[in-house]
Amino acid sequence: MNDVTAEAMQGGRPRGRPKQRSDAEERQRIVALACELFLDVGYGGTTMDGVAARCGISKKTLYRLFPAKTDLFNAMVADNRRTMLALPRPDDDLPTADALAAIFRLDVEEADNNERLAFIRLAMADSDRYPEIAEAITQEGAEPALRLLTGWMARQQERDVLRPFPPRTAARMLMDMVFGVLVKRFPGDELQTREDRFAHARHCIDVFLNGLAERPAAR
Amino acid sequence: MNDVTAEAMQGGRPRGRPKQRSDAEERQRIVALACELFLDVGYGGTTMDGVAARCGISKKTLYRLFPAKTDLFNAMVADNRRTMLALPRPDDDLPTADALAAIFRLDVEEADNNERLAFIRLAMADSDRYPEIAEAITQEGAEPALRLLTGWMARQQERDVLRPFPPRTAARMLMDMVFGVLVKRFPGDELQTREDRFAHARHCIDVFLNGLAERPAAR
DNA sequence: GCGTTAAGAAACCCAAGAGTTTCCTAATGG
DNA sequence: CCATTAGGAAACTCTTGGGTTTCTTAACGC
Repeated sequence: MNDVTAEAMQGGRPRGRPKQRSDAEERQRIVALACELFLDVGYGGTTMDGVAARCGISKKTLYRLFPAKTDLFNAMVADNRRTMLALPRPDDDLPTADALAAIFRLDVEEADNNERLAFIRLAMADSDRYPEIAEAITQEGAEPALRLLTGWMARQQERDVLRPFPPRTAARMLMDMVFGVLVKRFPGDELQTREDRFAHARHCIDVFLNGLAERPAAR
Repeated sequence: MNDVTAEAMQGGRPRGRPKQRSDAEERQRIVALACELFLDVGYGGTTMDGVAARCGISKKTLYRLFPAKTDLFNAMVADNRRTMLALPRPDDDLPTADALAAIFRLDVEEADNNERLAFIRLAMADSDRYPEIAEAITQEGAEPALRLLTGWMARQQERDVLRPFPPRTAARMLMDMVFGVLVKRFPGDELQTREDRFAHARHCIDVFLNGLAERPAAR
């Protein structure tokens, strides 16, 4: 509808029945809905029939805008370049524990957070099975996050806040610990509520920082 | 062939062509080969055609011994009740870091270890997708392992080797950290060699113990 | 040889899911 | 009214994989 105006400006509307929404708009809408599906049931569990039904459109229209399922997925990844970790403010002089909590975004809203976690879960679960996807999702999500955290580690060591330790190793450790519990949901797992998981995450940060703390005569 | 003798003892061999191997034997052989496949390509990636081909038998025979794919899988899980973690000797007075290295079995042979890790990887990757499997594998593998480690944590705290800390939380932390890197293989991951991964695991144990160490006036 | 059982090869059935096509019904400009 | 484009509904193709069946051949006891 809105593109009618745009079209009109550049030499009259084309013949025939106008599109209900512009392609760009419709793509956005589809990606958003498909995203929910992907995050909910994974790549393999998401069917194009399901996406079409969810969007209230026919497969024909869907395939016109996204010729293949992978295109849809890639569009979602590109769209969803929200970071797993938050960039720390360069001038941050928070206590280290709070700084890490901020980096891991232990403060975001429930809805936002669920989406982010579902994304991470998807990355962990499906990257083995669909190698086509693995690269995109790993390179867009995990690797930048790891680099971000590695940089932070190195900086804290330079400031003598943390004892010397291979920073990338440390970053990986912490990510495995925190995301391990933020993401997994085993059948009979405790740590069901958001509060449980965040408490666990803070425990992880606590032990981690304590284990890496600069001390006069440690161990 | 070997069961000919057994059969003969209990009232003569049955009519017709004898089986090439006894059912029990053949089942064992199939489970062993199927295991490699499951561990290699996952539950979803393993096809019954593939199993039959690998075993050099026909699907008919395969289905006579295992009426469904899940039966085959369950047989493998039951057969494979090898523990993810090693039971610590109750009188262990190793240094704590070595004790943990032993519990995580950072000393086992390469072949054994690959199998164990493949099993853990399978558990982590497929338990979301195939709920039928999730329970078996989680209940047989992850939960006992977590309990084992939790018990060890509690004991070290009683002995004042570790500072007071929710033991199950601590156990989970450490498992996520260690298995996270032992198990994952991302496309562009470093930590490719066994040595790299074990070095990382020891680093994890180091930081973890340091973070939980009993200290006169910690923090 | 004959009845009987084992077992392979290969065709087959069935369901699911990606992707395509056909047919029909809007909506619009001319 | 008519050409033209959008788009839904649904049938269709094709592939994959779990599971079944048919046909044939091999191996035994009698």
